[in-house]
Amino acid sequence: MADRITITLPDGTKQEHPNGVTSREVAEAIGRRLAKAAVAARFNGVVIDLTRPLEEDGELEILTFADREGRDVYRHTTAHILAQAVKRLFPDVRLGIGPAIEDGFYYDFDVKGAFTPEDLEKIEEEMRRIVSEDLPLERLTLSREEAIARFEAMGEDYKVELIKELPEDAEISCYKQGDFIDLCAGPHLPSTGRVKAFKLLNVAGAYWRGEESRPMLQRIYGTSFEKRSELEEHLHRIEEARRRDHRVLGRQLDLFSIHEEIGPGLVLWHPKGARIREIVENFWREEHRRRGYEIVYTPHIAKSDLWKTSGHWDWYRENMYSPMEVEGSEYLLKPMNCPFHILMYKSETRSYRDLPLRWGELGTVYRYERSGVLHGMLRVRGFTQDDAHIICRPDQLEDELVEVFDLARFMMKTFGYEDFDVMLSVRDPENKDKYIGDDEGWALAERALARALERVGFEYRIEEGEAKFYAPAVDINLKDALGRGWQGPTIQVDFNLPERFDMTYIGEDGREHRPMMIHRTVLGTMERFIGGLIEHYAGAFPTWLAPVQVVVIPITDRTHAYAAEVAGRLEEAGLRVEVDYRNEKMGYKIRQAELQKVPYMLILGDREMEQGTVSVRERRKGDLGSSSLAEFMDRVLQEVREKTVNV
RNA sequence: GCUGAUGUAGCUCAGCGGUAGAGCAGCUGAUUCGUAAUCAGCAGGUCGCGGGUUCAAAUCCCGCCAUCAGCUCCA
Repeated sequence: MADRITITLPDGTKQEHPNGVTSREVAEAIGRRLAKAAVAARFNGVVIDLTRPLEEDGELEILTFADREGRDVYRHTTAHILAQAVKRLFPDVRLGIGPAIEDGFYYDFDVKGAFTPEDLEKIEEEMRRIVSEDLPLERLTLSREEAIARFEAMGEDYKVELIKELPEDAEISCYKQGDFIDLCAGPHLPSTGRVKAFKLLNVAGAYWRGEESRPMLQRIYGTSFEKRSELEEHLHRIEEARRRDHRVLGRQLDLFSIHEEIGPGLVLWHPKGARIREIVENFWREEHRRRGYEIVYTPHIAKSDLWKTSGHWDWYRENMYSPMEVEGSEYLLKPMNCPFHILMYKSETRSYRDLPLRWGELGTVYRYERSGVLHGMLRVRGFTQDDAHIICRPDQLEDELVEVFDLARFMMKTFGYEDFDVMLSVRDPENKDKYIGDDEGWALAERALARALERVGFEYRIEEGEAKFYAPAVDINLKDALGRGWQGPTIQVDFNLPERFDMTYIGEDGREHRPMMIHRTVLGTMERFIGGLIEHYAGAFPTWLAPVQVVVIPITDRTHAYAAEVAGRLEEAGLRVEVDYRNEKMGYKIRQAELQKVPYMLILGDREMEQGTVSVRERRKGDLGSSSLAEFMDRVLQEVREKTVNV
């Protein structure tokens, strides 16, 4: 074994150190500030404890809270502190798992009953005590037998289960802090005192290992940060998300409602919500026409045999409503639109010259969703997809996909979603029987999607096992104004339904050929999309979408007639206007219009009436001074025309 | 569907064994006002639904329904 080893730092500089040096010592050699900020290290690609001795040459990167991995280590240690605190206060609980997640961490506990908010406060207090005790975290490795014996003795059945599933020859590591020991791959912070700011957020049930058949554990969620101020900021963001809740805004802005009397997951679109939807739908239709689509309509129910042919009856039944009987035949409410479009295709003999056919439909479908998953407008049981099916020849497939991705990008940009993640969902290679169709078809479809994605320049991730039962898919995840992800466009390449329905076209050679089919939505559904828009814009819709674009506010009833005249001119120009004739003070009317998040207010008093002007107030910005009506109209009409988004 | 919590006026919430309360919204009247709430009066509830305990239930118990936070699932 060499006495000295060579450490290469990220900037390429090399340092000599004694064999067995720790990354903490290397960090100290680099600088005090780095040593203080260090939470873990990456050595030859593996994230390790700062206290692990380095015993070979290698590349070393010191990780801090600013790094994703560093943050995870920091929060993972916080999760251990949580578990230790819970064990001190409730010795009978058994531990599940406790990883770091996106914005924090959680730990699962098997406990009689549940934790109350008061319990959480007590646990937090105990956690603070553990932090102030500044207990060092020690890594120990055990043999499989030792580990099983040890955790069995502690009654930690779940941990024993985990150990037994580790590979036979795996080195089993545990971390010990004071009286607490936990099975854990690590790495961890050097001591509990390093955790500065944390908060427990909520408790919820979670199945052991995410399986419904396993026991339900109590999961405590929390988060932690290096600085108090960062924690405050994070809590503020959570508050902001609450403020944007589309269910709350939907009520305040009178956009939609859901009623127990009607049924869960069934949405009523009030006039203002419907107006937004109408604008979105009209824009959608126009854009589709421009891009060579035809719009079609299909019924809401169809005989069950159709759904047997399509495969839905066998593969999708748990999402479908029970059959209804009509004149001796069974009918089913449609969960998708595709079979209708297919029969439309089959209504005549098609030539290769006819393809591609692009048929779009704002199709309302019904799917049974388990009661616990329903959520405002975002997860409902009856919804309208902006669906379309492109039927094309195999040689047209890739170009058509490129067009679809381009349309999807255009739509997202128009609505102000600048950022998005793209996933290519393919079959689970382990579970091919969950899908219909043969290997060759799947490979072809998956390849076409990947090639088209590369052509439009989308970076994407491959997700195994996320494909639909009939086709691989590209799913696009939108990032909203708060950086949260939303289900956006989905595009699927399908060779199965053409087969099942025996779709054909006559080729140049005079023989029958099988077309390919693309299923796609670019908005998703009207419910989810507009629910998402409400949160993205925090209810303050851009002018082109706002249900009311201008509120005219006469100051006294002397100016009512002038207000009516101004409103009339705006309406003639196609703007959506309301006049607040109520017998209230101007300040009250302004407040109401601000709360309704109307983009513009026109304040009309004696002065404006005499000069024939309007006094303009912009939402959230305040008084813009007076101008001529024509000037104001130009400004607003331009915003509408250009679909200006100011998030 | 599962775990936990919640369900009182249109909305937000108080009341938690003795026969239902506030603010906002609504209605009526007064006020005619210059950039985020004028004043006064009136009206509004089989306390989610069904059963039970009790002299007495919004309040305690049981069942159901719905909502919320998650889990699982998804457009």
